[in-house]
Amino acid sequence: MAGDAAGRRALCLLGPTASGKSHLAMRIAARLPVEIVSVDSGQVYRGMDIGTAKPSTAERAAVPHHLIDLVAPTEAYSAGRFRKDALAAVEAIFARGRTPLLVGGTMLYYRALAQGIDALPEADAAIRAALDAEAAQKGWPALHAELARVDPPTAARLAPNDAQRIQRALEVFRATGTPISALRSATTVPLPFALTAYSLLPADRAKLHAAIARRFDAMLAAGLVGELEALRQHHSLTANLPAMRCVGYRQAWEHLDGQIDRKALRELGIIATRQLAKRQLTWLRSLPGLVPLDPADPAAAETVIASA
RNA sequence: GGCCAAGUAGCUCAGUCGGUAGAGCAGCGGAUUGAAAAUCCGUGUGUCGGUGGUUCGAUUCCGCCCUUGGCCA
Repeated sequence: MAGDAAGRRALCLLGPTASGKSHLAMRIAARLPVEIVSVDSGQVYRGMDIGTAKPSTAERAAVPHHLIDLVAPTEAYSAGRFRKDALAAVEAIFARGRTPLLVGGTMLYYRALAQGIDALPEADAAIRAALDAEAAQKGWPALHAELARVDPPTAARLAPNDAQRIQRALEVFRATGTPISALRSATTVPLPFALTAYSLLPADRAKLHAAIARRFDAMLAAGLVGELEALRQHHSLTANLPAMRCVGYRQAWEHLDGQIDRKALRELGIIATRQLAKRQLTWLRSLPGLVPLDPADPAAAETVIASA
C-alpha cells in the first residue's frame, strides 16, 4: 500500500486563526508547484471575504486555491461534503502533476478527510425544524431523555444541554429508524495518498491574542460591517444560519440590529476569535500524527518544502 | 480646603450582624462524525487600598493616610 502512495504526497498546514497559515502557504507556493486546498468552514461561503480572511485576488491569481466560495451564505456546508470535495480536489491536483497543499483551521474537516467519516444521512431541515419546535416547548434535557430511550450509548456521552448533538442524534434516528451509535464505526479509512500534516503552534499565547486583536481591527477597518450589510440586502439571511454564526459576522449582525454598539462589536468579536483559537489548539493537541511547527520560525517554509 | 460615596479575582460587582470570601464575564483545560468560526463540559488563594488601634481573632468595628468619583466652597 505504500507503493500506491509513493510519489503522491500531499502537504497540510493546520493552525489556529491568525497564526500565519496563509502567509506560510504563500511562501511555500513561491518555491514549490503547489495548489492550495482550503480546510476552512467559513471560506466556503461566497461573499464572506473580509471576516473569513479569504486569500486576496492577487494570491488566488498567483496560486490556484480550491474549496473557497462553494456555497451561498443561505446554504449549509458539511464535514461530509468537505471530505468528498477535498478528495476530488487533491486527485485533480495530482493529475496536473502538482502537489496539494491543504491549509486551514477547521480540524473536524481535516479529521473527516484524514480518518474518514461514516456514511450517515445528511441534515434534514424538516426534522430539525420539528426538533427545534419540541425543544422550544420542552427544553433540550427532555429531548436528551427521549434520546436515552432510543439510543442509550449516545445519550450517555452527550450532556443534557448539548442541543446540537442531541438534535443530530434524534435526527438520524427519526430519518433511519436506527440509532446513530449503531451507524458509527471506530475504524479509520486510509487515504489513497501520503499526507504530511503540520500543526502551527504559536509559542506565545499572549502574542496570538495580540495578533487576533490586530486582525479583527483590520477586518473592521476593511469594512466587515458593510460586507454583512450588503449580504443582508442580497440574500434572505437569518441569524441562525451556519454562515451567520461565523465569528465576526455574528457580532456584526447584532451590531446592525442595534443590540450592541461599535465598541462592543470589537470587544465581543475579539473575544469570540480568542475562544475559537483556543478550541482549535485543543484540536491540534488531540489529533494524532501532526508534526509541530513554529509559524514564527524563519525556516518553517524550508521544513515543509523538504518533506514534499 | 470641607462634606459624601466608593476602593474585594484580569473586568463589573455581591458578601462577611468580627472566625481570612463568591457570582457573571474574561482567561485556562477538555470533548468534538453532514451547523464545527458550531455546540457542550470542567475550572475561582484574591496583600478584601495602606497603616495603626480594639479583639483570642479584623477584609468586616474605630482612627489616620492614599486613590477615584460627586457635591459644596
